[in-house]
Amino acid sequence: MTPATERIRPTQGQRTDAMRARLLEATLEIIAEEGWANASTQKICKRAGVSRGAQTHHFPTKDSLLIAAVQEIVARYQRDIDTATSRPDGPDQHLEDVFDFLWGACFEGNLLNSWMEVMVASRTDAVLRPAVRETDQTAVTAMRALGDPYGPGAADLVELTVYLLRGMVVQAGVHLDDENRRKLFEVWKKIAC
Amino acid sequence: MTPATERIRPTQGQRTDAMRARLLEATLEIIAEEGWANASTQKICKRAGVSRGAQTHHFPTKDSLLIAAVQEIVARYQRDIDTATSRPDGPDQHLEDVFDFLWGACFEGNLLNSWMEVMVASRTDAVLRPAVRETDQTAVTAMRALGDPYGPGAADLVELTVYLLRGMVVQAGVHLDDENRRKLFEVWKKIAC
DNA sequence: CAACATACAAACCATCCTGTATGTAAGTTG
DNA sequence: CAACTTACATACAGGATGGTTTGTATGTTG
Repeated sequence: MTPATERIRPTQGQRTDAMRARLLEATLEIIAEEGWANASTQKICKRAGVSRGAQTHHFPTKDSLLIAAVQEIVARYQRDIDTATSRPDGPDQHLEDVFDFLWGACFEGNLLNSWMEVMVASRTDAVLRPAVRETDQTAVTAMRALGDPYGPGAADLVELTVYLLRGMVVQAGVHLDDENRRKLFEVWKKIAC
Repeated sequence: MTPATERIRPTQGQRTDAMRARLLEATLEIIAEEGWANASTQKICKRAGVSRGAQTHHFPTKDSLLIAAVQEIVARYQRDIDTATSRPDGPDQHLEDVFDFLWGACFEGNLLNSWMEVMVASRTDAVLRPAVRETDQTAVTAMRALGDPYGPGAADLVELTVYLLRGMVVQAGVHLDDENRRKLFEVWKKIAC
């Protein structure tokens, strides 16, 4: 029974998936807009249009919700990387293009802002740290792999670029001047490539 | 009157200076150990061995205390820079030495950890942001000046190094492995100098 | 269809946080 | 030395937060 046409209320599994997705989306928005420290479960629930009871049902503790959010951030990042690598924009591109891709992935959207919030917070949060460490590890290795086709040492250059961009994105949260950062990044590309 | 030998209780000015210094010191310790988000005035007072009344007397609002702490962080940083520049370790040193100095100032002590806490927090804190922006601006220009003796373009390289090290120090808060970072920094020095 | 599990809403509670009195002792100054 | 200001302690008020509990409606399953 239970034909799809007659079903008014979705199945339990669908409800769970949808609710978790809504809560995670709201969590990411709050982190991006108000910062990790101000991401209270109450705000998240209000943003998601959900009662606190619903949230505690799917994520019984705040930590569980935030850790899920951490993994979601990196999952989205990974998705960007995957699409970038699968699409061969030309059979013979230059390492410089990888740098430009990293720049783009860094400064469009606010994923990296959220990620820096998470990393800084995890330094003093023993519960968070293991989860962040693990996910960050995989993210960094995935980005290093972007450099592999360009000879030995390229992976190191990519990793350096990642740290540089992380420092820059924190800077961008305080200083609006984007021009200077872009200029500096050009300098960096010139000496690294 | 009031000869110094007979004075049991210090003068008002001395008391104020000492109390402010104690509170700022405690604030920096708490930020370094527990993070900006967990730096409550209550914890700070307990750490300083001071009543909350004393704190509110000298810093009537939490923001005023934290902004004072922000400026203290950069003041200490500046002191490091000044002593480094005033001491000519040799009349003809290399730009590489500047990089090493920055590395040292970055990873010994936890000043930079605290500073990254502040910068990340100020992205979503409208009260904090102006103070952080201003103090960071002066700090960055001071560090750029370290490169000036080494020709045009050196200042840019120094600024790039600053951002790189900032990204690395956040990384260090999550991943303990210091060896990899040091190795990467050597790579960076090699291609930049 | 009946027993059971799941999804969610609403209320409650203990804790912590910041700011604000209020009171007292000690410096400072006319 | 008397008026005044400063330094500080204690206590309280109002708000926010995270976790728990209770109640109900709706799948799901034997």
